[in-house]
Amino acid sequence: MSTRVVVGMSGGVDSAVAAYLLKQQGYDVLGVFMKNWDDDDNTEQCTARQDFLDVLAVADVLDIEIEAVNFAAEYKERVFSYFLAEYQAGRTPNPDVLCNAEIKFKAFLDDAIARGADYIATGHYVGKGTDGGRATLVKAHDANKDQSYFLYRLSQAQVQPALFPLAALPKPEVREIAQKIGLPNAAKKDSTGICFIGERNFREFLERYLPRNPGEMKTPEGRVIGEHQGLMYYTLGQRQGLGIGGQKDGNTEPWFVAAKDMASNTLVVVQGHEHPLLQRSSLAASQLNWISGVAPDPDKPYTAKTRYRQTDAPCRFSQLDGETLELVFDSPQWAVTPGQSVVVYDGEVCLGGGIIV
RNA sequence: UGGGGAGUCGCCAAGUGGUAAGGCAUCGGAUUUUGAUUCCGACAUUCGUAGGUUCGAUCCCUACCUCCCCAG
Repeated sequence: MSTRVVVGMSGGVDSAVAAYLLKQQGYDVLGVFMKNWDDDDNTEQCTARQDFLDVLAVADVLDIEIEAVNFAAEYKERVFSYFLAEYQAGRTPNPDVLCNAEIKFKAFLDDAIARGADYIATGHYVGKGTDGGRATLVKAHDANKDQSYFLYRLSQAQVQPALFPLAALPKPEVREIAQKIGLPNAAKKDSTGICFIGERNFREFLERYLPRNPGEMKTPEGRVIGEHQGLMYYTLGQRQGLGIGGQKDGNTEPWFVAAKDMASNTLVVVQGHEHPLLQRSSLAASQLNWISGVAPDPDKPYTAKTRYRQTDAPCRFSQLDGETLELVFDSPQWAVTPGQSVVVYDGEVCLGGGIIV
């Protein structure tokens, strides 16, 4: 009886190659396609059908079985409702972080175990290690693609049964493998946008769920400089969509969102990418999660990211307990945004993190 | 109503007789499993309107329209 692995297959190259590698390693591989978003069925926005066809085509080449599951109800209840509530409150949530913790490594994991899986696997660019009997999450070998940021909310129970076959592979090599073994999706474009919802005009999408609520755009000095359509449609550091043209003072720099005043429904905008109000050298976060199950040593230096694809910034804890943390960065960080996640690293190891308040 | 000044892309703004800079905004693309940022590209056959001078005008002249300032 060989070891059974259930692989989450998206229709993309990454999960396809992950499944291939596992099969090569002798595992009994079952591919499962997840469909977690039904709102756009029958519209041109819906790529799920094509993705499923791609999964079937890949499975044909790899000679593996495929099952399809639908966690749309769970997604709405555990991820999307939070997503909307956060935006409504003026914050900028990261739904994919929650999606991993609640869907891919919970609903999907439970389902896989019910199917007799010993492990689950995904096409994430991230690695696994061990530390004194505990599973650790480490950065992918391909630093450019490392996705540990999105997985910082996982627990031991979620990391332990997970396999990440792409940990040591650079993305170009993954495509080469796909090409070499004749996978039909070898050249398929990387997907972006919210996981399962896809790429779309974000403002229009939000408007379907959160009605407009216009108000004033002001400079920090209080000068009204424009009108916004609703604070939830903007995020800190945002430049596009403000519609602020040239000013008579001769300053030609672009404008950025620096703050939101929910009480007065005012969007505070500043001019110039280097404006001091866009820089912060400290932050606080709550809803903490530590992958090892134990909080890190608050006296040691670490690095942290306040958003995906940012280079790790050296920092120190100024405060840390079970509920909240406070970090001080060696140098100021740009557009630190409430609702986004701060993820803490000890070298290559992703320790966990929390949600910026 | 007199006197003065100004009208160049959605917004700022160069050009001032030789055939329309630049920035912001906007749009498109690249990057990206959040949202941003960033990068690349596109973007006035036309210079308030109508005449005139000139080989040729956004730039000179005239009239008109509009706006601003100072006088009332």
